[in-house]
Amino acid sequence: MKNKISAELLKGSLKPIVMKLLKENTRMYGYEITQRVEKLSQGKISLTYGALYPILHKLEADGIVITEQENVNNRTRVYYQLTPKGTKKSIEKINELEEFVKTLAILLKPNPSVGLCTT
Amino acid sequence: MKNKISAELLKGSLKPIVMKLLKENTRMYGYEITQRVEKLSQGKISLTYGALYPILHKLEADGIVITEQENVNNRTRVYYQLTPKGTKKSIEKINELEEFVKTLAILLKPNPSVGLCTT
DNA sequence: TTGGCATATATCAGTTTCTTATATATATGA
DNA sequence: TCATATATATAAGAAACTGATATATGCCAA
Repeated sequence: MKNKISAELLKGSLKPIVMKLLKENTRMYGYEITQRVEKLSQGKISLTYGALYPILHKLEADGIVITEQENVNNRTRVYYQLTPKGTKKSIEKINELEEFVKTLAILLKPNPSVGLCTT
Repeated sequence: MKNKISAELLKGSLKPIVMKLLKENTRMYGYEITQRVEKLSQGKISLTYGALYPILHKLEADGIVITEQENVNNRTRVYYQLTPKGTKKSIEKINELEEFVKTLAILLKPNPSVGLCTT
């Protein structure tokens, strides 16, 4: 019951997922984010470091997040936090992901009818 | 209300969507598939030909589908149909996509609790 | 005391999957 | 005659990952 979701499927969803977590938690560090995704998805999504850090660095370069370095137990820890601009972008990305989920749900219905009105 | 879902998000989902349609309709041709996806998704998903035909050719090469060419109004039409092996694969892919949708839905909940039991 | 696991960040070669443009060809309606 | 719909196809390039590798500390167990 812990079948991992394949990499192809995940491609493109990881960034919005990271932004969602940052929006809910105000301040998180990289390692924490991977652990959270692992737990929330019940082991079905593995956010690898090779995927995560480039995402975080890109978000910083784009002014979506700002960072704060702290030293905890002699280990460097980099906290990420959304900027006001980042919060706005986050909301957009999350809305888009929600639309995506809804649309997939329609397509996955047993016998999707063409032109069915859902309102 | 017709905001297209971005390409990044779609990446990886298109193949399972095609397999789902083939499973529900026994026999479809390429052009028909793009039109169906467009309608079912209410314009939110555009399955381009540059994406579709490589997918269909790959499915054929992998023994997931067999093809039949027909001539309709002097235009060649290539019908695609799942093989028994393809039907099995289809069911797997669709299940995986369903898992994916469910998992994303959990992650998108307003304040996802860690370790929440969903059974 | 030594080896392994958890913690913590980081980079990079290679793969896959798409987009966008291009090509070809017929039928139909304005 | 010209645009649009129908129908299939390929290819260069971009983007987002995986999986490997690197570095370093703290802690626990054999």
